Formats: sequence, C-alpha cells, structure tokens
Amino acid sequence: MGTTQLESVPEPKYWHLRTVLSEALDSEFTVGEILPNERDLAARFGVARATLRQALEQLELEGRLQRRRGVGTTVAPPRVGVAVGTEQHVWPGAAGDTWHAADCAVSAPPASVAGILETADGEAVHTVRRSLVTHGQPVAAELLYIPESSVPDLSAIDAPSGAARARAVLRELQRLDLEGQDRAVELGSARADDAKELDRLPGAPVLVVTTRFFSEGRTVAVSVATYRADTCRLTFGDSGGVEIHHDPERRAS
Amino acid sequence: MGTTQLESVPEPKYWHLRTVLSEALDSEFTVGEILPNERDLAARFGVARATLRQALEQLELEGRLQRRRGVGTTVAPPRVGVAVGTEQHVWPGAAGDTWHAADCAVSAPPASVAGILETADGEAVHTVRRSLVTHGQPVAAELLYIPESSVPDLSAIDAPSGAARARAVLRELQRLDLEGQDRAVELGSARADDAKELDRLPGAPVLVVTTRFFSEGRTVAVSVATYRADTCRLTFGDSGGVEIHHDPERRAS
DNA sequence: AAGTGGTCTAGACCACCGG
DNA sequence: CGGTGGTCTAGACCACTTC
Repeated sequence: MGTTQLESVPEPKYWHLRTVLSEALDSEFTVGEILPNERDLAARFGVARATLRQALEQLELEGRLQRRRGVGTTVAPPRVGVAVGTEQHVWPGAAGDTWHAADCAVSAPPASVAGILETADGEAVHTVRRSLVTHGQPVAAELLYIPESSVPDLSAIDAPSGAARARAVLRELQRLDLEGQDRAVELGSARADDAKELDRLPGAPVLVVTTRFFSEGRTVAVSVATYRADTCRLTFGDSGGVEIHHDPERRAS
Repeated sequence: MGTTQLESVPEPKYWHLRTVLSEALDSEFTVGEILPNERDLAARFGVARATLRQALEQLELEGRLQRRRGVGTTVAPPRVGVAVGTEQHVWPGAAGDTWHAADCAVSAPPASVAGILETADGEAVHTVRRSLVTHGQPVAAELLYIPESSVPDLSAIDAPSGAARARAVLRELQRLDLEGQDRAVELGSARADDAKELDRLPGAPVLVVTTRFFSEGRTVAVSVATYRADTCRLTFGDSGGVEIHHDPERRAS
C-alpha cells in the first residue's frame, strides 16, 4: 500500500524509495524478518524492479538489509563492532588475538606490498592467510606479508606450508621488538577469493585495513585485511568494542 | 568424495569488464585523462550501457575513476591520505587542525547521538558544522555535538550562531582536560546535505567516523564525520599521512 | 519444481555542463 | 545547443536455495 504521490521535486525515485523503506524497517519490521520479494515490492511501489533494487542496494550498503540469492532479503542486525586498533601496539598472533591462521606460503609479494616493504626486487615473502569470525559470521580475511629477512631463524622445524607453518612464522615474529605501527582504512571491493571467504559475491564492498609493523627501524611486516563493510564497524581507541548505538539512517536532527 | 567444486564458474560480464578496464587504466591511461563516453565504451565492448555502467561503478568505488554528470569520466588520482587518528588525543579545533568551522546551532541531537552522549531527554546540544578541504577538494563534512553542560561558561560573548560562534564553542572545549577518545569507522551513504558539501550525489559512499571525547569521566562531545570514500584513505597511527603506495586492483600475488 | 536474488538487454528521458 | 552521465522501464534469462 502507501503509494505516495511523486512530487514535482526532482528527487530520484530510488532515493525516495530508500527513505520510505528505511522508515518502514524501523517501525514495521524486526531483525531477521524477511521482506516480500523484489518483484512484489516493485509492484507495490509502482516502480520497475531495477529501481527497487537500487534502493535495496543502498540499504544493504548501509547495513540495514541482508540479501541472499535463492533465499530472500532479511532485516540485518546492527553492525558488529570489531576492535582493529588498540592503544598499545601488538604483533599479530599475540595473546588475545582471535584471528585464525589458515595457511602460509612463500612467494613474491604483489607490487603494492613490495613498495611498502621496500624489499629487494624479487625477494620472497612469507604470506600468511588468516580469517576472523565473530558471532558465527566471517567478517574479515587477511593477508600478512613477512619478508624472509624478518624471520631469519625460521627453518624447517615445521611443515613447509599450512596452518602449522603460519603459526610458526607468527611465533618467530613475536621475538622481534615491535617499535611501532600505523594503519590506513579505505573502501575497496572484494576480490573473488576474499569474497568467497567472506560469504559474499565478488565486488562486495569491503573496508581494507593496511597495517605496517616497524621494528629495528624497518618495516618488517605488512598486513592487508579486508572487512565486510556491510556488517562491520571498525573500532579504534581506548574502549574498542564498546557499544555505540547505531543510527542506520543518519537522519538529520 | 572430492566436494571441492572447481567448476569453471561463468564470471559476470561486468566483473570481467571491470578487470579489463582496470588493466587498461594501468597501461594506457594517465591520471586526469578523459575516457570515451559510456555509449561508445558499451558499443566497443559489445555490452549494454547498463552493464558497462556497472563496471564503471565498481572502478569509481575503488577510487580509480571519477565521473561527473555533463562532463565525462576521468582517471582518478591516487587516494588522498587523511590523518584522522594520531597517538595523542587532541580536541577538535586545536592547533594544527585544518578543519574549517562553518556554522553552529543549538538543537536537540538526533537519537543516535543522544544515546552516545547520555544526555537528559531533550537536553540541547551545540551542533558545530565543519568541513575539511585538501588539495582543493572537499573531502569531509563533520557534525560536532557538544552538550551545553560541557561548555557551561559559554555566554553571549560571541554571536549566537555562525562561524564565529562555532569557534567560540571549540575554544571553550579546549579548556577541558581531554582524558581519552575512541573512534569507529563504518561505511555509509551521504545524506543530501553532506552530499552537496562533498560535491557528490546523494547516496554516494562515505566513510563515517564517529569519535567520542571523554573528560571528567563523561562523554563531553561526539563527532560524526563523513569522508568521501572514493577519494580518501583514512590514516591512523605514528606516521599518519605517510605515503602508502596504492594498489587499486588488489591483484592477487 | 518453484521461488529467490543476480545479471543483462535495448531502449527512453532527464539533469547538468560546456561552448 | 549538443554531449555527458544519471535515472527509469519492461522485459528476459541465469544461479542458487529450498522443498
């Protein structure tokens, strides 16, 4: 119902629709509830399905909706706060770290990482794959790049690859003095492999956190972590993870 | 049985197109160069314009392209690093702060901010509007919420509103002991007013940074800043702003 | 098999910018 | 004014999940 009249104001239909749906979500739906399917919704609002989808896309980007092919569209829970930066600098894999090391391989780093690491051309790096799961949902996938020169004492004591190898590399890293680190956050789109790990489609919006670890005056490790942008809120500072009430619509005061 | 399905999955056209275009941008275009228009590009690749646009949308999200209605599509420069978190906590408006205070008003805060501030129901707050411009480009719009109880000594010494008033409120804030702060970063979409200030269309992707300022055991101020997600990279830590070479495609190693 | 969201098409018109 | 990107339509088919 509620086919509100279109105004002469050139507000795009999909934007107006987004607002209407957003208000409906607040007042008439509960978390987890499934919405009518796109064809019905489009008909109800008197728009083409593509237009309706444009509105849903916005709401999904804002973390209000969750859409799954073959299943339907549901009302998303509030975003999960993920502590990504604390006051004290710590190595990845340190105590309290909830990441799960999945794999490790030795290869040449992508050009962008090589630039950050300032490694010699063609120098190989350990590439550790880790993933983060909270509340039963995969939220992040990480690639940790560690030049072989950063962990020289690593030998064949462990398996040459696999999760055990990954943990061994991290263990070696802990022995270094961590003198500092810095981070950058930017928007990206999930590559095919990351998307699969995050249970999303390729191109899904992700928050890319690039961290540099400094020791002995050098950059000894670089981490590139991709977080699901639809379900995550990255927290920094003293009280990382403390609840911040979420205002999904960012309504004007 | 081997449940690992390595079947050749048909890659969506728009995704493949994104990859092709991305590589073309790397090898055959320079920053600022104008691309052929969408109708020509679509024809050249033998796809519908909508499909071509889906690929361009991805690349714009990744900060590779810049599209302006009535003008054309250009190759975007690398993202600007914006220092948003330093090791030491500082009040907004402190020395070195490059934000430009634009306006100030007294009003009831939106529900989400009221929840964070834990203000009494209906207590009015000063709402300071600021904006950040770097390299001649608007990159962020901020709303600072400061309960009247946080700046009790503020009187009618200045104008009741406007930029001068905004600066007066910030000046009063400096007198408090800043005991701590924390931040959260999440993806959002620009409201109409923010979009206008950021020179974008409504719904444009933005990085929303919510900062809480603590003093005397309370939350004395809250900042909600929206950064253009297409052009900005938010930096935290020791060397905020130091160049990190950007890998726009996030190619696999 | 039925129903969902995801992709794609071939048009049309509109809002905006520049000369 | 012509050219650009932005919006919108009414279909079609595909990939996936569930029953």
